[in-house]
Amino acid sequence: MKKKTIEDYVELVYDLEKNKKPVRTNDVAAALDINPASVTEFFQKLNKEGYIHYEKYGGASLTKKGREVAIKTKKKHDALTEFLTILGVDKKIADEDACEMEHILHPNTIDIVTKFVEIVNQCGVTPFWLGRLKKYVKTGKLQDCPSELSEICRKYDKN
Amino acid sequence: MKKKTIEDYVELVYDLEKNKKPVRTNDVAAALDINPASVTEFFQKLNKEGYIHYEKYGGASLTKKGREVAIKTKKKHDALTEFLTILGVDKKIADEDACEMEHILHPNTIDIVTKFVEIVNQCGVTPFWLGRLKKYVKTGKLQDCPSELSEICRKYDKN
DNA sequence: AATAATATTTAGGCATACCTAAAAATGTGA
DNA sequence: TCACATTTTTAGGTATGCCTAAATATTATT
Repeated sequence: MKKKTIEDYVELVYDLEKNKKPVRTNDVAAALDINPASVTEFFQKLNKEGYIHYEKYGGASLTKKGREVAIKTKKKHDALTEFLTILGVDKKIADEDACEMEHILHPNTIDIVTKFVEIVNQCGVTPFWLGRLKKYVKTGKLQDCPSELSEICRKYDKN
Repeated sequence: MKKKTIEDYVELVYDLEKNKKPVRTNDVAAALDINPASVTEFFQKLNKEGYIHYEKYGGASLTKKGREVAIKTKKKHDALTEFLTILGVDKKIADEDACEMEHILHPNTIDIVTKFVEIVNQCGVTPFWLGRLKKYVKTGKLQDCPSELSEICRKYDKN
């Protein structure tokens, strides 16, 4: 990951708070793989903007606003990760890509992706086209479309 | 769009070259909605790094390297836009989101998305689950999964 | 409680992509 | 061709997220 956003920090503080409160600059620095001094700076900013409570040498804890942002971001992140995973992206890559996407995608897009995941999960079976996709990705060869597929699609489109 | 990347510039130059060569700073500035002075700076950088030929007051034209990057980026962009459009994202939003995603997604993810689009297009009909997704997005209500769906999925998974 | 080890912050810098205002080059029309 | 308009570049500045080194506060050891 390159430059970290407010959402990145807040999300991480949210996670770390579960272990130990308040959250220390050093722990955040280690998790984000950046210098502790940079975390201090960012904490000052987050504090000023009302995402965390922070005092010199006192560590950080989320405000209500911060917690809301963290939870919202986390939901986006999880939905995106699951979405990519369903498509067959490796867990690790899915997680990294999700971490970038969560900051940039339009809310409408997030909404659709979230609902896509829900629908696939609701059915509880791998959608048939996914088998085809995975085979294509794996072999590089695209098989012919089953002839009866059109009928099935048409039928379920009416649903 | 916030900060523009090398890929953004190169892709745009590629498009503008079709109308008129060489591509002028002013035209790029207008297209990216930034100050012409900023384009000059970036052109200098692109030139130094071998993406464009550029001389003071002479405009820009893509090098081989630049053209390759442009084409590759454009392909990614188009696949992502189509992907989101298939899912039901508005054309304009899909395009904007694609423009961000094209820079950050892992090649594997891009590959899968591209193949997803291909598969859906190959069949030539809207996959049945898409109807369900669109209805869900529109109404906010998730309908029950058709009981015979499991069987269909299982059957086509074997494909 | 004093000292040593560790954690944290401050101070000063760097790179990047942007900006504005002013200077310089280019193009154009009488 | 030459004065004026337009385009482009330069110079100088801003904000952001990062860095290192040094200073300072906290914590742990004895």
